[in-house]
Parts: sequence; C-alpha cells; structure tokens
Amino acid sequence: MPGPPKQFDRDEALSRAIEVFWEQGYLGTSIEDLLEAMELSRSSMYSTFGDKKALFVEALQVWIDEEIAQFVETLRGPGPLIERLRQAFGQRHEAQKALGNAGCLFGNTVAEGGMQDPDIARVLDTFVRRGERILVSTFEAAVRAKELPKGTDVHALALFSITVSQGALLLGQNTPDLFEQIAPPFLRVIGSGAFTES
Amino acid sequence: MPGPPKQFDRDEALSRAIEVFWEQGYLGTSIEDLLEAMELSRSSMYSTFGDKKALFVEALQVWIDEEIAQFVETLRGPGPLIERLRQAFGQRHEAQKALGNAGCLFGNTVAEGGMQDPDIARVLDTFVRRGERILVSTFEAAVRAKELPKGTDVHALALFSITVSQGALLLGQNTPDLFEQIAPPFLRVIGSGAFTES
DNA sequence: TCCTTTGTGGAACGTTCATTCCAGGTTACG
DNA sequence: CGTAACCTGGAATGAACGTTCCACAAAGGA
Repeated sequence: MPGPPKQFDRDEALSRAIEVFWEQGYLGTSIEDLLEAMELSRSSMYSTFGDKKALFVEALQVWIDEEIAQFVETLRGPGPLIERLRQAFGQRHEAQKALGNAGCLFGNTVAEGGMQDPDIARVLDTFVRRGERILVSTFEAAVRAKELPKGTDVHALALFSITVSQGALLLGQNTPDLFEQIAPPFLRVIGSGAFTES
Repeated sequence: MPGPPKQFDRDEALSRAIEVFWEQGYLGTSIEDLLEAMELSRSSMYSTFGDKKALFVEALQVWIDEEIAQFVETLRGPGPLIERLRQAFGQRHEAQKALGNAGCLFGNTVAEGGMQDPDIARVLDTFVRRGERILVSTFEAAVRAKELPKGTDVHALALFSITVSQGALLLGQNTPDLFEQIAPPFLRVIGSGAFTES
C-alpha cells in the first residue's frame, strides 16, 4: 500500500496550471509548458491528472469555483449595492491585470471554441448559470431594500451585467484602461433603475 | 512572363479562409483545414499568401474592413438612432449565428492571445479604434439631432456599446438567446440618455 | 516551335505535439 | 529484512504540425 510521498502539492500544481491555461489558452499551452510551471514530471502529471484535457477541465472547474466564491462573498457583503458591484467586478478586472491582461479564463475558453467539446461545455455552462443566479438574488434583495425600483427586471439586469463584465474583460486585453472608463457609467445606469420590465 | 492561369479566385479563397479561422480559431485551424476549405493546393497557398500567419493577418484585415463597412453603412442610414443601432448590432449577431455561434473573429482572436503577436495586435487595434470613431460620430450627430441629450458622454457611450456588443457575441456562444434578452434593455438605456458627463 | 515564366500536385523534411513505457528509487507494512 | 506498492526521470513512440522542394504541366512571347 505505501510508497514514496509525492514530491509536489496537488492543489499548488493545479493552481499553477490554471495560470498557464489562463495566460496561453488550452491549445496554446503545451505539456512542456505545464510541466515547467507545475514543477513536476511527465509521469506525475499523467498519473495524477489523466491527460491534458482532464487537467484542463479540472483546472477550469477549480477556477470557476474560486471565482464564484469570491463573487458571492463580495456581493453578500455590507455596503450599498453599487459599491458591492463595483468591487465584485473590479476584483475580476484586477485578477486579469495581475496576469498581464490575460482576460477571463471562461471567456477565453468560450472564444477558443470550448463549447464544441461537451466535457468543457458542461463546465462552462455552470459558470454563467451560477453567476446569473447570484446576481439575480442580489438584485432581488436590492429591490426589497429599495435600492432598486420595484418592477426591476432582475433577470435581464443580471444577464446584462455579466455581458458587460465579459465584454470588458475581453476588450481590456486590447484597451487596458477600458474598465476604468466604462465602469462608472455602467454603475450609474444600474443605479438609475433603467431596467424596469417593459 | 506568362504562365498558366490560377485555378482559383484569390478573394474567394480568402473569404473561405476567414470562415474557417472564424469557426475554429487560429491555433485550432490546420493548414489541411484551410486547403480543403479554400480548395487549392499547398503550393498555391504558400506561393499566394506566404504562410499561415500571413494568411491569417490578411484574412483578419479583410474581415475587419467588411465588418466596419457594413457597420458604417447601417449607422449612416435613415431612421431613428435606436433603430439603426439595433440593426447594426443585430447584423453582427446574425453573422455569428449563421456560422453556428462562432462569436466574433476579433473577439476570438483577442481571447486566443492575439495581442501577444505584434503583427496581429496591430490589426486588432484598428478594429476597436475604427468602431469607436464611427460610434462617436454617430452619437455626436444624434446629439445635434436632439435624439440624445446635450452633454452626453459620447466617448464613454461608444466604448460602452462596443463592450456590450463584444460581451454579447462572446456569451452568445454559450447562451444563444442572450442577444434577444439584453438588446431591448440596452437600447432603452441608450435612449434614456443616462450617459451624461459627470 | 522553342523557351521562359508561372501554377500545380505530391512527396519529403524537420519539428513539435500528446502520450506511453520502463527502469530505478523510495517508502512502509508484514 | 523483504516485499509489495508507489512515485519519478527520461527515453521512446507515433501522429500531426507547418513548411519546403521538385518534377511536370500549361501558357504566351520570341
């Protein structure tokens, strides 16, 4: 049963893999790139994670879980709605800037054609659904707290917010100061209560 | 000087290449894929277009020119601002739906890491700058025509519109009916004149 | 008609890719 | 102390990649 202990930390290796995939994309990342970043050998990588795609799916899953967890924590926090939103979206932007304007792992994967692979598509779907659910419940609470007008289309507002966020993370790779330019008017729009049902 | 005439149409071949790159991305497309779609031989491809990256850059350039031309034509057309915007953004969405939710060639390329290659980055930059310029002048005209309130931050509004459009084209690959859901409130926000300078 | 120029098909090249395999080392339980 | 279980480094494999090369065909000017 026993054997030599692993010479690496599984979670640590996985989080290194996340970074590499994030920066270079799935196709743009070679096994060699991964081994170097994860600091383990070919054998260990294959025996621990299966193959490249399995590693990617797991990395994507972990990334999503962490991203959503942080998103929830910030949005459930104290303070006015607009301030929490600014912080929640700002955090996503900070993370991508820290990786050299690498965008968003979800968005990059979708754009790379991730939806064409069923295994990857399944994981990608959960990100949008969970993000949407959190925003909907956040906006619903804001309506109850009279921070948003009664009759606000919380569903449309949630989808719209995600769209703006993804668009900003994408274009931020091309126009680094874009987020700072559009965040204020975006938040003003939300605060203005323009999203009432038609 | 003379020689046998080419057995293919350069422009036609290029537009086939655009489709393939659009659907599969730069890295996801092999020379074999291109030859099959363009219906020419290896030799002809290399002697006509140089190599894979040169072909991609040229394809991207043509795609941008056509996209911008259509965008301008629609926005310069008759009718109220909101209607022209709806049509202009709708056309982009229709195009991506026709290719099986392939998103946007610009966005896909950026997400794939296109900004890391100087030759590609240069072309990508022109797309955003030109799109922004067109929207700014469109919004300026709308302000003069009193379709938008005086004091509208046309620059922020242009960047914001591009962001929403790119975000929708990205997420549309994952959530096919997203565009229909967010377009109405988006256009309502623009029409409401919420983008006045602070 | 010859000869230069151009286009084409296919073989061939070297590289890189993801993946597998194996030999040797290390651990802990019996 | 031995032995079964496990981990690791590196060689090896075969497929796919982008690219080059070459021999032949086709065309028009001399």
